[in-house]
Amino acid sequence: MTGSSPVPSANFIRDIITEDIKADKNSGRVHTRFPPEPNGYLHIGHAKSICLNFGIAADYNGRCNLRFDDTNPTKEEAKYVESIIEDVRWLGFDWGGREYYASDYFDLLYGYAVQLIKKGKAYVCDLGAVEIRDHRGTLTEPGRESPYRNRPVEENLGLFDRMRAGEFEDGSRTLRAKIDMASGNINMRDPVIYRIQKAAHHRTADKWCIYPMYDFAHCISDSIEGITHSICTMEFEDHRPLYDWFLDELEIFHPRQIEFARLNLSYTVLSKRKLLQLVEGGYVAGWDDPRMPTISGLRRLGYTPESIRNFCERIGVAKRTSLVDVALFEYCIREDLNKRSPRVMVVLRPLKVVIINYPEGRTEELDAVNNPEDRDMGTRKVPFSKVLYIEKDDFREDPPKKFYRLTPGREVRLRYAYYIKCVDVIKDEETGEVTELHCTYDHETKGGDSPDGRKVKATLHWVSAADAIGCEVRLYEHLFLKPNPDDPKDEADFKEHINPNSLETLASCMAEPSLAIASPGSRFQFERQGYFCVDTVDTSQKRLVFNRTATLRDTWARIEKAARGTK
RNA sequence: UGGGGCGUCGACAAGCGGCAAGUCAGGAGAUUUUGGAUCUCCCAUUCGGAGGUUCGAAUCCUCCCGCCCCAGCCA
Repeated sequence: MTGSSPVPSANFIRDIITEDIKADKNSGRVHTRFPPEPNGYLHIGHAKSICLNFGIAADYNGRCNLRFDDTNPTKEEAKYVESIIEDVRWLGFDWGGREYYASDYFDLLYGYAVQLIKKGKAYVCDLGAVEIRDHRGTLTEPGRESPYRNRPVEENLGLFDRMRAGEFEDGSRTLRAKIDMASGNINMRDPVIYRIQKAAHHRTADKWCIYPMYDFAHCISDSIEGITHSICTMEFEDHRPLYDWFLDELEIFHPRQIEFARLNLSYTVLSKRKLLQLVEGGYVAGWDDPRMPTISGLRRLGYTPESIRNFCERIGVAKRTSLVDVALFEYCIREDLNKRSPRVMVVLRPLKVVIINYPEGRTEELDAVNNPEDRDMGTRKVPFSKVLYIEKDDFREDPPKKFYRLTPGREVRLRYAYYIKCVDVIKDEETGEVTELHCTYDHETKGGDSPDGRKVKATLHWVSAADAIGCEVRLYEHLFLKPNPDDPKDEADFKEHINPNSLETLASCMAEPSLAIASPGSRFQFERQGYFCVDTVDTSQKRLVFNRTATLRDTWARIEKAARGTK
């Protein structure tokens, strides 16, 4: 693992593990696993689980396996396992070659099923899906036993063998555990453990036409791998009695399942189903759209693995349902990027400035520091000349209160350059829009300090027009307008809360020339604006594209907003 | 009317019978060639509610209230 991580905070799972070690369970061994189903892309919620499982293994001198829970061939694909591997690795974790698949255990699983049948604890049921549902009962009424429940062991064995041989149609029969149709826990009402699916599997191809269900496969896979602590999310709490039942009946190594609350993040959604709808409905450009909370989307947006790990550490681990403020996540990436990203000047919405007393045709190379937080990052040269661009937002003809930036007659500093004063405002005759500013500069203030000690209130970023590099910048905002688009009490479809302004593309931005060699994926702080990352997909030799990872904290924007609120 | 789980600051979250950590957000000030960063201070006399046990309760007991999950041959 690279980079620094904060000291892990206490949580109930660590408490349990510490106690288990104290009690000498598993001879003090700690072994976890991250068990994704390869049916979609990983997102920030998975990152929480990844950090938890790998983090615990690391801290207790244990191990963590990467295991693909691939028991449903109709939904799983090899492309997903590749992306999952890439993402977990990118996050900074290593599974030491222990890359396993539930499908690796299909033979063993089959054997365990036979064992259950022989023990009289499982039977082949001829009921169809609808009938099984009818027999299951409801939340408040017990179920009814299947008429096939008491088939003789030999008959079950024969039938199960024929199921595997492909003699029956999909859905015509299942293998069920014989537990208790009257249980208050619906998972214990003779759950299906094998179903017939004549579908090719991404790893075992056509070898099987029957596939084990999650409840059966998961606990046994954990057992086979010697997992000591099987950490999963709260919705599996109801499944724990079943998890324990299989292991007890089979009398094999018994890991301990522990459940924690999954992550919910404000202004986004974190369910594979909803994320899929966003992709398929064209609301975003793909799984790695920078607005997606997927690991690939966050990576493209410019988030670092360190910031994500840090975030996962800060949010903690508990059992209660919660909605984490996305501001915390943004704080984590700013904190990281503030320390390590080189600063650079880029004008997003250019306003032309002519320095009327600066010599025509002259260019100076001025020194600019790359990162005030880290002097070791050195300095660079930035060209200055008569015609410049500054940010439109940095000039106001009619300045509101507390506006420190450039206004007619006012003097401000151009970062690392000179003090300039606005002497004339040129407007479009038709629209009245300000198109150009005429300013004078003070030769004495080179570098940005005035020898006479006079102060200016603002420092602006700028770029020399003749030397500027045109580029495209994509400004992202939260994908949703509501903090909790997932709110179960909200009757509207979550897609109705999509933010129509989640992406703003600025096609004619002006960057300082040092950015000419910026490589895809590299991150910068555009001074006074935010953190930006060179887009890895759309950037080409001809086109430089930046994604805004996060804005800088913007006190002025807050003042303005507050003023608007008072009016 | 079943089963399981959870309720501590605006958001997360410690706390495990001895008198409410920390982080983010928010507010005030200092500092500043990024209205950034940094620094200082403020922000729960109270832990869903009501009783009870105890010298002492967020922590133990009882009842009540609220929220989440479960009726896939998904995971």
